Amino acid sequence: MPELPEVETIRMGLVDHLLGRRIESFTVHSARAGRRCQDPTMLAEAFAGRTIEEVARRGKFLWLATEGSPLALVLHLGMSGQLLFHASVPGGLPRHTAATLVLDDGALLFVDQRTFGYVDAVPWVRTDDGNPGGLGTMRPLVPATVAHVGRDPLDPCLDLGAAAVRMHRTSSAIKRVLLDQRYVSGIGNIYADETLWHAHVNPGVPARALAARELGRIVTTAAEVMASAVTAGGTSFDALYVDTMGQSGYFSRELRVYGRTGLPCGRCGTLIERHVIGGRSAHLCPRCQTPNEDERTDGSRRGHHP
DNA sequence: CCCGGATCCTGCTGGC
DNA sequence: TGCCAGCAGGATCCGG
Repeated sequence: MPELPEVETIRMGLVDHLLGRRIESFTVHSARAGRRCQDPTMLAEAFAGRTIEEVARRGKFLWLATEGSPLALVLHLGMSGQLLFHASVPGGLPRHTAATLVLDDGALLFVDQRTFGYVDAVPWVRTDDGNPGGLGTMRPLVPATVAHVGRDPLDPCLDLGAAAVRMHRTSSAIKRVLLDQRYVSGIGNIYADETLWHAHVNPGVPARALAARELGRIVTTAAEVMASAVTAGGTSFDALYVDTMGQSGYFSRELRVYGRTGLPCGRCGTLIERHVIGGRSAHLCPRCQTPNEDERTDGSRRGHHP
């Protein structure tokens, strides 16, 4: 469920609550939450007694760096993961609590209804470019299991031109390519649809049919949409996405196509349609996002004005 | 390697 | 009212 703006909102909350704190204990309650780890019993021992030095992120992948540990504590929230801060360990753990991080001052609960999220202890590898591994870290290191993930649109070290050229070499629909975390990370189903509406691009168009320059502009549009969503605290449809203090975000008010099937497009009034691309819903305005540019009737030109 | 589809879960909604 | 199909903010794995 959470995409980059939601994960970044959560990361900033973690910076407030976790930085400089000492980990008293780390307990993984559900075997499924620790399934990616070679030795899940190690999870409990790897971080106990260590001080949290960094809370970092690349796309939707979060990690903690702790003093003296050769391992990163990697967290992925999957479709429904929440990280909830409590002043102390609650007496009865909430339903679907998958892991508990007890600190010298407070506790962090990982709650995950649909169980696609996970925690893992992962060795570091150096970044290809020698730049910091992601947002929130100064080290040229990234957890090994995150190395295949591309930099995200809010990362100043993203090589936009190189990403665009790589995207141009694929025949998949542009929406699928935006959801593929290897090119540019952090974009999920909501922000893919919103980005393509803002950019006047049909989600079904093959990426190779778009010039690298235009693909670059689409990624820049994604950065603008997601930066705006971070300002709003992310998108909440219900209680499933909340920040570390249990608060909802307000970007759902700004959504132009996602979840708006049958409602008028805010630009031209044409009714929003829902298609299926790559097995996921794709919401679009059939007039503003005509597949063939020559058929466009609203006189608009492609560009970004989120 | 590239690509598309299946798969892992729980819970809610809407139609019959 | 009950039941069941369909759908949901994601990533990975497997066959062709």
